[in-house]
Amino acid sequence: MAVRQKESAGSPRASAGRPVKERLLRVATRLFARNGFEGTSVQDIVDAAGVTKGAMYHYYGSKDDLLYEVYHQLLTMQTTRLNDIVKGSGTPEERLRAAAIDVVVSSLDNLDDMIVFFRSLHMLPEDRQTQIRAERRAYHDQFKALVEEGMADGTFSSEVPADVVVHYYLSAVNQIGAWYRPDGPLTSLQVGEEYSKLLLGGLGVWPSAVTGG
Amino acid sequence: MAVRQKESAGSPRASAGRPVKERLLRVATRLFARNGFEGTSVQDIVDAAGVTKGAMYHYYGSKDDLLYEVYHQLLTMQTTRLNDIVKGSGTPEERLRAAAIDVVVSSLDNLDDMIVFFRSLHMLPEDRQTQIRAERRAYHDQFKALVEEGMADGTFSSEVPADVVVHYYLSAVNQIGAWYRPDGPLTSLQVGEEYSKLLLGGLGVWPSAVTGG
DNA sequence: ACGTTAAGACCGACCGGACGGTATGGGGCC
DNA sequence: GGCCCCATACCGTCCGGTCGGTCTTAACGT
Repeated sequence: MAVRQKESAGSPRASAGRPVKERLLRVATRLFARNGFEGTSVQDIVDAAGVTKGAMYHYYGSKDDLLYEVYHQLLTMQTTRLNDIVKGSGTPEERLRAAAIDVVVSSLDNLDDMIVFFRSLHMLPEDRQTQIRAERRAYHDQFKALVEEGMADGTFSSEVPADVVVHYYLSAVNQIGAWYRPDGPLTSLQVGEEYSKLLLGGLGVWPSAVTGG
Repeated sequence: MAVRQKESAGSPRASAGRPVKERLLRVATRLFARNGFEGTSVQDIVDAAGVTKGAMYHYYGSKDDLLYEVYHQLLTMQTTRLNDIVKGSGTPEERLRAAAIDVVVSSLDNLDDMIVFFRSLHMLPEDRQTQIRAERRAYHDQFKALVEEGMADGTFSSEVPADVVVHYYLSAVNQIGAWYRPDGPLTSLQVGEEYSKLLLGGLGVWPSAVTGG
């Protein structure tokens, strides 16, 4: 049996094709990123998705739910990826470099989500903010563990506390949506590599080669 | 009707001693930082300031004006300070370090303004956003010039483009309000010093001493 | 094969209220 | 009496959310 395969003729949208629920989240994310959470009305979202409010409230309990979903998906994805890297093989330096690059790349590949994340988190109800922050903190701690490992075995300088280092680096990554343009000269991987060099440099580690211009 | 009889002593209203206009901006900034621009109503602001809407719309043309004022004051202040440092004496390394520390300290000393800045800029009308971004860009360019100067004379590594370095550092600073707590263990100066070490390290420069933990 | 029922998917008119902003007026000070 | 400074009352709009209803599809009984 075919699972739901209809194509309404009355839909003026070409964006169709995907299931409505997924489409709603996608367009909502884009609109939130462009106009902000409060600058986007539910009507805007459903118009862009080619449906009506009835459809949206059929799939999501509230506008907040939509926002929460953005966070949840992004965090789950990034945490999973970091986990794989941390638990993988290689020296602390190799793993930290991989993690540093990965967080940049995965952030740039989901730029809209990132922009929404760090601009509209405060619009969620308190309890959900707390939950998100807890997940975020877990991410931070994983990263920190990696840094501390390298400090313990002498690979990294302990000049600056690991906590500060991680805050510093993740802050830089979080704000990346404020200046990076996908159509600019740098690929997401290139940015990841540059950023990871800056992080490792800050920890006293430089690639075997060059140091001077 | 029993109209409130005002306090004697010549002062305009009770509550706080400062003039109403300044008080409005101050409480608005705090509320914006706590609850977001969109999460703060004009009524909230005037209640907190102990006046009514009439007073607010007497001094400010709109709610947007209040937000703009926050940005303008912060940017003007920081630009002035950076200017003094850039044009001052000392090696590029000394001046960059001073600038790196100063931007952290002046940001932490105006934490609420910073939080509002990077969370609610997008709520301003397009033309004002453009203007603010231009001022911000000027700040960025000043900082970049300092980095390039050091790269040119070989003090700093040219491994990573100056533009990326500056985006990286200023992003980290901009997000500082997301984790720093004034009542925590670190003073703003200490954070500035740690951050500047990480920046300089990323540029291949370390204090004469240590590198290993 | 056919009718009946149930449930999911979605529509769209509508509501209560909050919000930014304004019009008007009164009181203190020169 | 004229001029700031500010209070009070009020307005139009917009927005998140609701609710009854319709259409389609699947399941079941006969």
